[in-house]
Amino acid sequence: MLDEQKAYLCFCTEEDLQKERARATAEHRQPIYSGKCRAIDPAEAQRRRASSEPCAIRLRIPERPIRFHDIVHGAVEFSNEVVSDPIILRSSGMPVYNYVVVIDDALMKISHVIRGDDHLSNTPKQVALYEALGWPVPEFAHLSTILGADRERLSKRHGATSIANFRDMGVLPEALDNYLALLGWAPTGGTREIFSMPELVKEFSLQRVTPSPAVFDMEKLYWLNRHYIKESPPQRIQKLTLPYFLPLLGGPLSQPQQETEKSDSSESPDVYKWFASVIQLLAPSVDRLDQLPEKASLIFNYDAKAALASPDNAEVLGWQNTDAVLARFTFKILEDELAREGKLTPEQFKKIVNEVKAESGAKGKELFHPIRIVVTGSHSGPEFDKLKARAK
RNA sequence: GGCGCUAUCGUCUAGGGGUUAGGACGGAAGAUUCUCAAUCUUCAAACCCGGGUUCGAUUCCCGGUAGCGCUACCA
Repeated sequence: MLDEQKAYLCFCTEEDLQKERARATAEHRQPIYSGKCRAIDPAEAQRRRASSEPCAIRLRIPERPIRFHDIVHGAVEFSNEVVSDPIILRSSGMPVYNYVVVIDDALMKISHVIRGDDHLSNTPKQVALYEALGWPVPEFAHLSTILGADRERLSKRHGATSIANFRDMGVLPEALDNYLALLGWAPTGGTREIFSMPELVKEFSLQRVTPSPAVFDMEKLYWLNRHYIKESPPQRIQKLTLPYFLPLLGGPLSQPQQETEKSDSSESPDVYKWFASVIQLLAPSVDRLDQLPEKASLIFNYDAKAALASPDNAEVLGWQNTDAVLARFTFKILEDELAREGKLTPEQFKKIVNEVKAESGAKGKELFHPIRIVVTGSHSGPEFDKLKARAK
């Protein structure tokens, strides 16, 4: 490129350039390189280099607008007035990253360069390099920036930003894929939202990607995640969930108060089956898999005193019928044969509840909230039928 | 400062010279199940501003404003 005058040696020092830039800014001009060394006679330049005067190599940006095509943005044009002659080889002899990638991409015959639109502004320099080298310019697609809820560029302080973060939170890959596809893209018609990977491969097109920046919406991601959790075979969810429970083993589970479960599990030939049923029961109600241990706490950790003292439950406990309901309920449970032997069946439980209902006159929330508090420690949760009956 | 990109409900978006401006998330209300969740139904919610062009602009053009980005012998 030096021989063809497509590049030239630049002897400007760092200070020169800095001063130049400062002046340009002060005078409200575009702070680009003046092109001072462009005019140096090539033979003269070679002599100076031979005499070991430090120099860098600059690409000569042509004296005409630089145009290129972008799949997302359409025709893009930059005036050469605003594009500096970029240094491609530093005085240290080290090439500059931004131009090395061009060589690399060209050598690998990259057909499409798809990247964030923060690269849009240096694209003209790269295009100029392709042209100087006489290589075909690839297709570009500059995707819009993803912003946080505060409309600032997504960063660590917005929470999860890497794929690994999302995986660790228990966001299924297909949910993330689906969500990301929907950020900045919509199918023709714009009404379909659920897309599997194969469907995306078929439907997705860069041409339909919006150029405008998009705010990342966790809630919508969770919606998709809930969808895919429900769609998944239970075994898969169980397997994926297991790691979230591991830190808990040796914790609450081994506490003395967990006697029931402990003996239960050691007696049972397959603890796993029991665990699986718990997961299957709770999985449909979480946004992410890492929330499952907390959801499961009503089964693993039960503390009646804490439940009665909890502010969350205070309102329910203050209701008019609550005392009547609880008095009858506890009485009946304590009297019940099956319950005493720890063999309470859903049918029997239901029968007891119905009796309480009839005797206390309470129904709906008034009936079930108090009972739930006593039984599970919380006034809401999965259906009783599906809960393993617990006698106390 | 210069240059660039962008601009439809709170959010993601469809649409496009004349539309009741469509869908989804979230929100609200209702139905329903023993509660919550789920589900179903309903509702509220938007074309940034100003000029043009036009019989008619949310749509096309220009300007403004705002947000973001790029302005290195960084990667």
